[in-house]
Amino acid sequence: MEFSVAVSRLVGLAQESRLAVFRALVRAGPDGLAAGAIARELSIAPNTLSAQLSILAHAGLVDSRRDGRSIIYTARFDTLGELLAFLIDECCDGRPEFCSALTPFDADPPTRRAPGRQASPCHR
Amino acid sequence: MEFSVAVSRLVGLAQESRLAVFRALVRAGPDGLAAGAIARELSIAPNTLSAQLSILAHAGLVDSRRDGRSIIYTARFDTLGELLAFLIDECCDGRPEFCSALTPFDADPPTRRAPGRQASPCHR
DNA sequence: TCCATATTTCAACGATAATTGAAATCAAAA
DNA sequence: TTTTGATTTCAATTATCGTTGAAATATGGA
Repeated sequence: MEFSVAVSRLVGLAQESRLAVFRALVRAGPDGLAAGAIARELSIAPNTLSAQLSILAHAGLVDSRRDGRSIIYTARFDTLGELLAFLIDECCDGRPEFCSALTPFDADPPTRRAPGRQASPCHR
Repeated sequence: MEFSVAVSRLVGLAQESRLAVFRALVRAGPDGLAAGAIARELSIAPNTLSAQLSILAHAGLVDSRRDGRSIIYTARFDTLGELLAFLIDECCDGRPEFCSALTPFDADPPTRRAPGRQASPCHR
């Protein structure tokens, strides 16, 4: 992924309400959520939310489709995955000995609600 | 990881020069780089860089130590790992069917310089 | 058609962030 | 101790960001 694209995706997530919006969309899954539903759930003014959603959309982090009067937003898992891959690359590249620090996926059990994935170091 | 901590870490990385600084530090490994060396390498004014480094440090993304007249900065792999774990949690939680989209670690070979890790879906 | 609902657009405002030049601090060398 | 080099701090400026109220657009129902 291009450096500047990574920056804009990070910018997309680097704000309290936008990260909350994205998280809500991730939790909602492929059905997504209508803009109004998000606004109510997170207590954000509709026009403010619209601006944030537009930033998320331009960052490629969400998609939208119209359904009747509503506009349904969904999280884009593929681009989040690309961003994660970029960040992992940044760390692992040429430095195998530190990759272990990048896989603490079972190090913080309370916040992990899913039956953990096994540690998967970038190199052995 | 706490939500607000995740936001501040993302803010730390969500800026052109800060992401470049962090990347340079990651590549430099545990030896780190002196502030001046970073400034020269990235053509950033020393005082501007100092402000950015201070933001990265407060975000917990870099450490610093004095060595003679220089101040050596190093990337913190542990906190980056925590941030990645947080983002992965956000996506995988309760939605196993989309986790595969989060592990395109061998999907973009040109940008991966290390002998790829195997795909490791959050759930099977 | 007229009305109500859902969302976006626009302009303006206040807040926050990034950059700059000058001065200050700190450590090493002369 | 004076000087040089490395980095930070400070105050000021500019740019960018987030929010708001009002108006505009689009859709579906009466």
